[in-house]
Amino acid sequence: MSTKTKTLSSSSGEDDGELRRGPWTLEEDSLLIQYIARHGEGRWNLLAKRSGLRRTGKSCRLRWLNYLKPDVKRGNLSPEEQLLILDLHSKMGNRWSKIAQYLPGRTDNEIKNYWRTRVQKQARHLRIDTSSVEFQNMIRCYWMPRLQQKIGGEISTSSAVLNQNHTISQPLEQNTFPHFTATISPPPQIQVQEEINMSATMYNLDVEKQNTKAEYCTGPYIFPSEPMDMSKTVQFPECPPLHCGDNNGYDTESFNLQETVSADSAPNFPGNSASDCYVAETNWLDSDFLCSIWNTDVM
DNA sequence: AATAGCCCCAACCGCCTACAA
DNA sequence: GTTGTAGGCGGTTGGGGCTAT
Repeated sequence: MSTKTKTLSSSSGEDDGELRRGPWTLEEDSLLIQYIARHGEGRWNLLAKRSGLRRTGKSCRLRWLNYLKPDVKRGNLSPEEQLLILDLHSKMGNRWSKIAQYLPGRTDNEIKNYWRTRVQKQARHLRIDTSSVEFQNMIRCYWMPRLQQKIGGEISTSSAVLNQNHTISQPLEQNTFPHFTATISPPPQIQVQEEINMSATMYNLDVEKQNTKAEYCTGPYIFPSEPMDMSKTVQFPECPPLHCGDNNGYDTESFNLQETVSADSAPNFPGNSASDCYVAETNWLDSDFLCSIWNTDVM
């Protein structure tokens, strides 16, 4: 954010003694860092008064936790982190701070922004509610497997996927993510069966490198009650061979359904039943969708 | 090259809860 | 019970950067 830090005082001016707002300057950052180095975190209102910063304690706290704290990680979320967010959100909901505890170096604000700008955007395009079963199933059935695939480094081309029986069996990457197995039949229907078993170690992301908080990823599996059994069958309508542009950045759209899913068809989105993701007769999918699923990167 | 529109994200606000004094 | 503080969350804003035209 350093590129964005410029002096911007409150509308009432710089020297009138009122609290400052807007982007933090390097000088303010330095002041805050020095103060915390001497006195430690906490007592934010006191800190705000004594440090010489004309900021609210809340603003100081946010600036420290979201940006200045040494273990804050910058940059794009990795596929592993994205997958973890999707999975944790499916269990925890909008408990951003709780989710952030399992992503060392990531802040609740960052995760919330990710969710709102990336995930909710997909829901808007689909015209469905992110809390709906339909959307949750889409996450589980398509988005997460795609991330899984990315993590495994076994991204198939659309032609390879669509023109032959293809079984994808992802070996677990040493310590990380759920086992995923997809069996894909050729058109007219593509069948995906996945079995995701959350291993006891799946959340141990970069523990050695990142773990600066005792609660980060060091304890037992956070949802010990049951392994996640998400066996399901997904059936797609026919998808003809397609020419799909490469789309390899994390930040690209995953499901370009904006123009392919009408409001009328939205209610028929897969997973109307909570127990499966079955869709056979509706036409909510089209070539663009499958193209995006199988041939482009997820985010 | 210029412009408009969109996207992303840091930062903010308001409200809430928890907790200690 | 009241008050003050810290922290969490949802929603929003504003500006820089990117992209399409």
